[in-house]
Amino acid sequence: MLKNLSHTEENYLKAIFSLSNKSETAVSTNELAEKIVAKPSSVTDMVQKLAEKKLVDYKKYQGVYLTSNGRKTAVSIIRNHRLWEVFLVEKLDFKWDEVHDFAEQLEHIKSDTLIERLDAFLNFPTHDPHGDPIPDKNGNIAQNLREPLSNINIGSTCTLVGVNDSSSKFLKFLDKSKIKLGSTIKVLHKEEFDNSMHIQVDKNKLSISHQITKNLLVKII
Amino acid sequence: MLKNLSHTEENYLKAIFSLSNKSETAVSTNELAEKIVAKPSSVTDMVQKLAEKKLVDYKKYQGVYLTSNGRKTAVSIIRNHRLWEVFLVEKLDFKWDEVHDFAEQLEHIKSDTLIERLDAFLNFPTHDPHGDPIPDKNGNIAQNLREPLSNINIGSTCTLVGVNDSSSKFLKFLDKSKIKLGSTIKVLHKEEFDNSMHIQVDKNKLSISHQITKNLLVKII
DNA sequence: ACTTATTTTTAGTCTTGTCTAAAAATTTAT
DNA sequence: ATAAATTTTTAGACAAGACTAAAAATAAGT
Repeated sequence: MLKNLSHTEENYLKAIFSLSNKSETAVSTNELAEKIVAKPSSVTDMVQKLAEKKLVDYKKYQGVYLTSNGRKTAVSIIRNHRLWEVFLVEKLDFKWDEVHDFAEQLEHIKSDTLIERLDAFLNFPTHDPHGDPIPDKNGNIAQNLREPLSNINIGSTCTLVGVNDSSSKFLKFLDKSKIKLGSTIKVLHKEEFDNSMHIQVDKNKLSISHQITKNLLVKII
Repeated sequence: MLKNLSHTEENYLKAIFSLSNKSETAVSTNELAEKIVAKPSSVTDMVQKLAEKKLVDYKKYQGVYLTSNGRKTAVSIIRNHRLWEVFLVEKLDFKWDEVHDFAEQLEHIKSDTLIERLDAFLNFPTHDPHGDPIPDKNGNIAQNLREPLSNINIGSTCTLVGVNDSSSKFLKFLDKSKIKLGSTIKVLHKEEFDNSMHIQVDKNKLSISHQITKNLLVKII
């Protein structure tokens, strides 16, 4: 069913998936070029190629979106990525800010059974080390209800269940601030003029900027 | 120290390493082409490129051999390959005849620390599932003394410590015949005209062809 | 030694994925 | 509604890694 694709083709599918999830509309050439870090002309070429392979739907000047096959492929690569991240953190003791680049390589391993064995070995984890859901082998993704901390009202208490930014810089900042997945966060105060927040994380109190609160995904208790 | 190479370049280095270990002389273009499964002209191109990168020494019509840097790179890839094989067999429960193709992909993961973590996780194994020694992180390979079963005299007893042929076909044959690493093998009889052998493996007696005895590596007890 | 056979290299072509420069389509602004 | 700005596509080029066909070097056979 799933075709044998180059790493590059797979990366395009992943990028289109992630962008089309954000915007719900067709993905534009420029958007995609920025995400992939390539020139728009290169993107046009590749998108035409993916269209020939029936992995995307594409009409000139109209942007691109995934076909059902394209989506399946993208989700399968994301599944690989997230399972390998769990492996790296749980078994090889890497920290959550160190695993992304390794997983970018490991996700392209052509697998049939390998990834199912890995899944079993890891005890069928449901989320990766950043709190993102791991698609099951049929491509279903658990849609856990979560929202940015910036949406939460003063006085409410919630649990950190994910992050919107998996960059090493952001994750290291969270480590330093003793904010981790599962932490209980209470909103003590919101500053009107800059939307910064004063919060209590487990036992500690601290202030964080709007930039930060937008990227912390929580679930109200 | 080690350059950033393409999978293809790495595969050439691995192939040159393995061929030059067999013959102890420079590796010829044709030999290499057969091993890599490519045309000799393609090999010439690649070998010239590797020579520019100082990974091989090459003089026209004279064959090729690895420089110290080339050898280091090759050994490091072999280390990766063998460690991943141990992982696949020990942790993911693959059989010894199933792991080669996966390891061919995994060996190219660019690693710095990853492979050292994997090594520790696996408890610093010394041999892969086929009995081949795993180079240490400095590139030293334990040269265990072993010889083909075909060399062993009638009446001698030995232990199976490796195989010369890691193809799935050969390994499945061994499974079927209940011959495995660590098995005790006693040579009961040698047939003059075809060099086949009658042997006792642990509790079972059986006859095996010269083709087989050449590919079983043993250590005399 | 000299002709034949084999091995190896060169020259030119192809595909993949990228680029730049320029043309075409679309969107925005007046 | 037409000009200006932006986005997207086309055209042509390049590097990597492979190929075929043909030339050059080496090895073998008489």
